[in-house]
Amino acid sequence: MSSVPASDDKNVTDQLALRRSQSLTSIVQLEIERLILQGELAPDTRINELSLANQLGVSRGPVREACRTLQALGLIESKPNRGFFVRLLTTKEAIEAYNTRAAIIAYAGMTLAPVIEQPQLELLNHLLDKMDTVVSRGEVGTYDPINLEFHDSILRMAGNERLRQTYHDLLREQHLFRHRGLSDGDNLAVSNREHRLIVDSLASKDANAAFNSMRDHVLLGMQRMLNAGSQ
Amino acid sequence: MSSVPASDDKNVTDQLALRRSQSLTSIVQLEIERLILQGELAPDTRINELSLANQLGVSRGPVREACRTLQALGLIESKPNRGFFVRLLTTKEAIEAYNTRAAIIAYAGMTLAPVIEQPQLELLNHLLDKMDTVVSRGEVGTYDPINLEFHDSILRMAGNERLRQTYHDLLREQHLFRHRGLSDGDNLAVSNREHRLIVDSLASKDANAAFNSMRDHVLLGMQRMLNAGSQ
DNA sequence: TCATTGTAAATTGTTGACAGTTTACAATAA
DNA sequence: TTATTGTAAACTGTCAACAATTTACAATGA
Repeated sequence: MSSVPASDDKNVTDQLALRRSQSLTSIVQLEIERLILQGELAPDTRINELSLANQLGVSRGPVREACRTLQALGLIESKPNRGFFVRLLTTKEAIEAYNTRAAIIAYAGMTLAPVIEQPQLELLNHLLDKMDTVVSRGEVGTYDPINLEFHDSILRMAGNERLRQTYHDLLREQHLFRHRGLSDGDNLAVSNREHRLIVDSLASKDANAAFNSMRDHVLLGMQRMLNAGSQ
Repeated sequence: MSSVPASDDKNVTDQLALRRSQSLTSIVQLEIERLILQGELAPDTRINELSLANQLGVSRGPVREACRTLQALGLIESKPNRGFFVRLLTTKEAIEAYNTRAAIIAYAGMTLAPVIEQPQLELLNHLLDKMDTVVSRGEVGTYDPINLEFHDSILRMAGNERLRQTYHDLLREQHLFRHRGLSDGDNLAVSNREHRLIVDSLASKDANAAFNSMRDHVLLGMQRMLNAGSQ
């Protein structure tokens, strides 16, 4: 026991716990992931191990280990003797990811519908209202986080963490498609109308309707993305 | 151009291509994966980096990189400062994996049913017959590979490689549950009756029936596994 | 006997160095 | 000009060594 006050003691404990869980590799991994998802490392660019290591103040070991993890997650790919490259999703791969994501969340909706409870429906309705508000105010940037929370809430309520993880793995991967981040324009209002259909089907406790509304929402989102990309 | 015969030339080219695609890391990864899936490295055991490296005649670098990949694949987990451990699936996690797998392949069946063609149905029927044969002869060990090919064929026919990959990721992960590998006894005949129901639903081109038969098959397999484990 | 402390061995985390391959580019020839 | 060859620089693949942490275990005391 040290002589410092209890509050500081807890601080030290927390810092140690943090230190233990955060190896250099995991920090580097999160940083590369951030660079990729925020577009600072564009698809198809090579990841220079040495310069990245210097930039982060570490050696190449942790960088390479982090890259292996990100490779398995599908964010980067390894070309032997040539290095790691940020992955670029083809249109075919993007379509496949969308369909797989549709399979996942439609199943979640199907299992959730028969057992959903009133407070859960209220939470979803609350998120719907928030999205309507930001759409009507034209606050485009704030829609996405609420949208994300809406879908994640449904996955949480479905109660299958593995299903939820798979969904997020696919969502992360989809950032690697060219046409991501294009302005959605008026589509946000359309998207939220689909959200209402989803909540309606869940409220009616109709498994098939929930399955269809969730699947259709993802696939219609795919159509919007493909249309935006072809313009 | 070298002066060696063409046949040798091709050999050299192949070897170079092989050499290029097989970094030490990928070889080590496959070897650890084999050790785990064949039960030579049991769940919850620590992976000693140095001894494994010596055993394979490489240094710790490639071993650690391979472990990061396998960690991302969910086969091993990393405890900071304590090393890599073969993952052990809890019953809850196994159930979640089964349900996620059901979601995946049910969706594949649903999309395949309306568009399946006669030669594809014939291939599936051929596999059914082969499984019936080995079951009637009591050749337990040969059932599994055909069973695997049956499901994989359906996923291939569905035409979504990402869906197929996710399915196999989940299947691989399920080897980490305690009660795997218990003798299935008479259940193989039951399993193959379910296979016939699947092919029937596909042949009728009924998307909903295909979805249900595929989902039920995976979930009934889960029940069999849970029952076997509780005995 | 049992719990506690201290020390050595084992093991992981990280680094820097070297070998082999790829890439960039200047020199040469058609 | 364009294609080809040769050379140097840059970079990846791999290894061995050192630092930091954990583990094993003997020594000590209640």
